[in-house]
Amino acid sequence: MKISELAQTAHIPAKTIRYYESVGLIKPPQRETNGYRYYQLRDVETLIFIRRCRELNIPIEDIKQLVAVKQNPEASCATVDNIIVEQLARVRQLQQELALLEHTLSLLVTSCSSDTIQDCCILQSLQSSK
Amino acid sequence: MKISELAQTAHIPAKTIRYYESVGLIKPPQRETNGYRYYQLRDVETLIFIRRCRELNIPIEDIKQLVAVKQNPEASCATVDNIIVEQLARVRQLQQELALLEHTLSLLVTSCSSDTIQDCCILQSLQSSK
DNA sequence: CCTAAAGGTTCCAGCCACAGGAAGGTCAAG
DNA sequence: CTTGACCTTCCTGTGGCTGGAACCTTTAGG
Repeated sequence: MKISELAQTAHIPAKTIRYYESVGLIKPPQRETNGYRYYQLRDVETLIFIRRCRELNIPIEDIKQLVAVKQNPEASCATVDNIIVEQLARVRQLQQELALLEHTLSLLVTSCSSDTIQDCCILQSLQSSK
Repeated sequence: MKISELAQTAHIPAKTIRYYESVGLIKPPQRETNGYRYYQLRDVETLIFIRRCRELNIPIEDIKQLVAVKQNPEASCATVDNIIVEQLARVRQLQQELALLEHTLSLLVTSCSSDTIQDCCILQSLQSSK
């Protein structure tokens, strides 16, 4: 199949598929004499897998490892576990930071009932707070 | 004062201060014959304000507006309100997305008790889930 | 007076994961 | 034969910095 069919099936833009090839996340596919990329059925699987990983915000470098380790049924799960655990840690870290932001911002939003900049509590807080 | 003193006082790297100047967030300061930047006391205030905004993840383009509007005591608070409200909305949006990620990832982490890739529930989930 | 260190300057490149667009080749339908 | 859809490569931009090279200026010490 050609790239746009793969793109539609795996729900990944063709542009992104070429990008994944350029950074070594997927292998360069077969090419015909016209220079077009032609893909196999199992490439759909791989790309869906990659998409799922990206939806979990797993970095491309980590996905490379996952894809590689997936080829080797005898290998240990440790790599996979580590990557997921680390990703979870990153997400939770970000959640904590965002909770702080949310708190501060919502305080700001409710703090000010002024109409002019002169008495704007928001700006005053941003100037001096913390 | 020279840039490194400003940097220390405002807790912003000198490199970042130059960057802020290059993107038009702060005005180019006075220069002496040696080419060095020399800053005023009020530049400290401005940079602290900017740092607070960045700590709230407010985009630089929005901070430009905040800094501009701050010069004009008679102006309406509407711009400020909008920017903060929008920022809060972005943060909450991100929080929702992260909550989903966190949920999925924590399920993945606890799902697998296998030792080898062959039976790894994590990889199987990533292959077929959703 | 010379030197070395510390600090200043500009400019270029890289990060991450793409997206947009230009310029040009290929292919199937009418 | 033309049109339009698809394919190709290559370059640029995104946001907010950060690192580093190459070079100039200032300051302190021997």
